Amino acid sequence: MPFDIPQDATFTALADPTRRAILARLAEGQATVAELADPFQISQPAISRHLRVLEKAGLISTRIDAQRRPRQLNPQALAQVATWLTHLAARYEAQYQRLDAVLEDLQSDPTIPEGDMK
Amino acid sequence: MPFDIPQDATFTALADPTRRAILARLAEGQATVAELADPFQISQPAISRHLRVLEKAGLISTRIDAQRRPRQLNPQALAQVATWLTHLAARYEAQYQRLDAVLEDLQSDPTIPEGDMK
DNA sequence: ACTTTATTTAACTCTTAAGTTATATAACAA
DNA sequence: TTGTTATATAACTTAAGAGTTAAATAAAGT
Repeated sequence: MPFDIPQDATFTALADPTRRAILARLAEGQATVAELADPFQISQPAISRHLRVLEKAGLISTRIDAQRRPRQLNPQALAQVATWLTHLAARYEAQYQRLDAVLEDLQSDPTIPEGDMK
Repeated sequence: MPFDIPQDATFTALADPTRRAILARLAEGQATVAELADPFQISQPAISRHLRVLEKAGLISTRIDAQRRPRQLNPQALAQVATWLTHLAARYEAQYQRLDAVLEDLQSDPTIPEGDMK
């Protein structure tokens, strides 16, 4: 079962909260740069740059409508990332089922509760 | 159908290729800091910092085994991110099915092929 | 007690990335 | 052609983050 490992640029693109908000907006339907910039306090040029990052990452694509450049989501790119993450989790689960892994666990102390490590 | 929006820290953690490689390694089973540092050229303290980032993001957790601090994957955190991405893609698909969205598409020019935009 | 092993923390450097404003480009409208 | 709308690019500033080495902490081994 081979699956694609997402590009570095894709994860980089997802790391910014403004860009994630843009993706969430585009999930509701295509939108122009002005429409995308509207909900944010940052300048329009800043949004344009975010869009460039998202497009290079393959997460969105651009159409031409006169002077407008409406953007739309590329759902396959999102799905590809989701698949990679899911496979990692599944791989972990598979290992965790193994008897020797369980025994290894019993040998040592329990997990440190969150926040107990300084 | 409510679903959790992953923390900003989680996406930030996933943005670094070394940290993703660490996650991939941990999907094969728990590992100590030294073991995790081994495949990389960077220093062990750098790995420790990556691990701190991953733990704050909820992606891994730490056990105590004498002087060792074996790390293990938190598959739920990965699954949560996957779910968020999948929901975005699904939401897009749902919008895309709508008739008016399709008509809107027909009104304007086709998508710019990748690489044609400077 | 002293040494070794495992890991973390601190202090620092350097690069990258996100924001800004000002200017350029491009299509349309009068 | 001149102006207006929509978006992109350039030049610049600032802050965050990833790396380094050196020193601190902590548990075991001798």
